[in-house]
Amino acid sequence: MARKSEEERRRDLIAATIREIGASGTLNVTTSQIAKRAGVSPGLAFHYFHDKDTLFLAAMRSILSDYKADVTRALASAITPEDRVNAIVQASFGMGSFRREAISAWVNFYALALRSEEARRLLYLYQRRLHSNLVYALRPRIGERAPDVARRIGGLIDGLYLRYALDTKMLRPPEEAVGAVDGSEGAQHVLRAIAAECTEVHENDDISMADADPAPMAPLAGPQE
Amino acid sequence: MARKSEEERRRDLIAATIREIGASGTLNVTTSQIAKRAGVSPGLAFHYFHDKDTLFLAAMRSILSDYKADVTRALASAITPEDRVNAIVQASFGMGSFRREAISAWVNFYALALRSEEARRLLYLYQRRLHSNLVYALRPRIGERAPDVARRIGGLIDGLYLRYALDTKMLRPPEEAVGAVDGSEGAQHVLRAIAAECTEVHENDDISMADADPAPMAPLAGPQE
DNA sequence: AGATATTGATTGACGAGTCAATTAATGACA
DNA sequence: TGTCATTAATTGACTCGTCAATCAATATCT
Repeated sequence: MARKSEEERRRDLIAATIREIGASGTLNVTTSQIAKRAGVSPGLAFHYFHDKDTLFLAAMRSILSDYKADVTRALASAITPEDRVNAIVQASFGMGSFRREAISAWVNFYALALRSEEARRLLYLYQRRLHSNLVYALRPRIGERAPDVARRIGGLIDGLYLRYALDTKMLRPPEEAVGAVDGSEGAQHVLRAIAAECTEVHENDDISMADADPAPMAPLAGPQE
Repeated sequence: MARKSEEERRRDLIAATIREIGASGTLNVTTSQIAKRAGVSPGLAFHYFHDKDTLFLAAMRSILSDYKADVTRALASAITPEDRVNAIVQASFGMGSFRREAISAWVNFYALALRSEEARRLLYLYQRRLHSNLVYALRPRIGERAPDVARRIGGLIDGLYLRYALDTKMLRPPEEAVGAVDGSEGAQHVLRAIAAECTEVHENDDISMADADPAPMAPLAGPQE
């Protein structure tokens, strides 16, 4: 029981990690940099997180959790199903997700997923939650087609997010004009795609293989992870 | 002069780089590893490419060029506009793009774009070409809405590619059952999204800001880069 | 005092990039 | 055809810096 609580230290170190990843655009950040940014000595990072990968995964969970909080907040004031769709899309392209830190973290965590089973699991978790939220919001409008459509909309969100996030907005490391950087155009596109999917005449059935929606999650009720 | 032509050596080194990136899932590959894989000494990599980033960018150009070749090949036998759409989608989700090497390269190059202006430029070039091809193939069906719709379809292709590419197919480093790994389901989804967009009743105009399609490229006729 | 958090110097390994030495090709000349 | 000088490719040992992880010492709590 010294200066700060364990929880607080962990938070500080995770925040510092994310900020370093944001500043460098890479996972090539040293524990010294992170520790310095967190205002502690290098050794402490290894005391709380056994090694660097563990720290990265904790940072990833934090980013995912931030995103989840954004979505939850946006959904809280949603009434109609259409509101819900809007909320999800707005959160995905909102200021929270377009901070340089967040962008850098997301992109690098995609890369991390190539070599880390756990990172892949976390990414999958995010996708499932997004899918589940979309299905829930879309079903009133399009019924059984919802899972199939949600799959595309989820993909579209990820793809457009990447595009707008890398659109030379990150060029400037200084946080000048943070407000200028957002993804509202991306959000508009997603909403239009949804409109198109919902208007469609629907002739064939859905595409997805057997388990398109094997074990539907309660929307936003999963463990904090 | 000596053993192999410059061009051949560069090709070997680039190929080795991509294979190493594929094997490790990271850009954290050493020049020694690359050189060994290419069957040359470590020093030679620096003779042909001034530093490691230059080598990475060359590898990225190679990946982009492979993809372009896939698209070109697929387009060659396309007759109707619909054929053309199909060709683009099939190439994007074909075996070429779903080799472990290619997946690892793409994902890591997205991350590279965060810190390398040139990588961002190359990525942008790819997006422009894709967009241009899509517009050309879609215009006969939907006229002036094509650029707007193409933007979404382009994003959807990227997003679904990412999802299917990271879908724990990469789990197994050995190339067992290469045939089992492809993105045909992703392709189906994209085609369905296009169908939906083309069916739509179209009430409002497009979203994109002013220069949605500022300087249309001749489809696939750009410089080799 | 005892327990726990925290430090920071240290270690051991590794890696990017350099460079002087070596090797192989080319062609000039007899 | 054979020798040799020239040019260019190729090598691999080396430098210099860096970094993940450790650990004995210290500071701060109850």
